[in-house]
Amino acid sequence: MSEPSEQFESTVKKSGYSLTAARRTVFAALQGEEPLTMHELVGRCEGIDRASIYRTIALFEQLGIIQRLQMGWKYKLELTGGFVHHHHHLSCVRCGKVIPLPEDANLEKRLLQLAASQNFEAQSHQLEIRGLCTDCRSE
Amino acid sequence: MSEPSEQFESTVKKSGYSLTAARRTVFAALQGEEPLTMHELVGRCEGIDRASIYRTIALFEQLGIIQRLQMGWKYKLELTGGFVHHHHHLSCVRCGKVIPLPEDANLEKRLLQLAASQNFEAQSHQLEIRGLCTDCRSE
DNA sequence: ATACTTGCAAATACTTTGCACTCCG
DNA sequence: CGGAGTGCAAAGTATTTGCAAGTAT
Repeated sequence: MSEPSEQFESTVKKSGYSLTAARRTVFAALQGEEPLTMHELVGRCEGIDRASIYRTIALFEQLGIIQRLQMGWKYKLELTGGFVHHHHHLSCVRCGKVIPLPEDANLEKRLLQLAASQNFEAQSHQLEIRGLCTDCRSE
Repeated sequence: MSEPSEQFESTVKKSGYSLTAARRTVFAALQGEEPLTMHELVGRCEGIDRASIYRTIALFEQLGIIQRLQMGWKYKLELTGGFVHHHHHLSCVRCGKVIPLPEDANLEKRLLQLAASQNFEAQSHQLEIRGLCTDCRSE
């Protein structure tokens, strides 16, 4: 049960939903390292209707299988948990560049504590720091 | 120069943009305590075209006057900096509730350090922890 | 003056819905 | 089989753009 796909299947079933071709396809499309925009995801799910992808995304997010990352004004989708390693980013308000931050275990721990202190069960989180990147600062 | 509106005016001018009725109106509309959705903002800017509001929002965000807050799937807009006090939140993926987190000075400091370590000039940031709230956990 | 801004209207992009048909369990 | 899930097409929303007219400095 350590295979990503098995974990995925059991998560879906356990929640009472069926395993369908569309859901498997969307899951597979998200396997890559990079978070995808909705547009890219649709492109990688040939034969599956946009509407179904939206519905699937909504379900996956509810089940904690994927999460939305805010990248400036837009969002991207990526798998959560054991599937990808998690990180945060800096996003330049001027040129739109997105710079990943090195992982910081202390920070992560602190966030979990904060959530727990409110009796909240954290599934995922995201941090975005906006400002000016090196290039844009010097202009 | 401590008046919010004066700070606003000097920020806009200093950057080489003109002070127009539309920009003043949008700024004024954001004065309340609550972050606004685009829809609400448009509603409070009677007489100003939606397109201009979008353009103004883009400019204000660039200038660091406002910031977008992600509230689950949607976003809201609020003034940054000295105008409002800043906080983070927990957002329930099931019922959509949003719970504010108590401010944590250490956390804030850490974030600034992280940005600085990448030679990035942080203007604002936002943290969202997603998961299940107390009520939804027990169901 | 004149370069920056806006309003308007229309084009795009993004997301959601209703419904009949199909597939999973 | 029977309900959950999908494709299709169309309706909604949200956001962006081109351009002529208006305005701040």
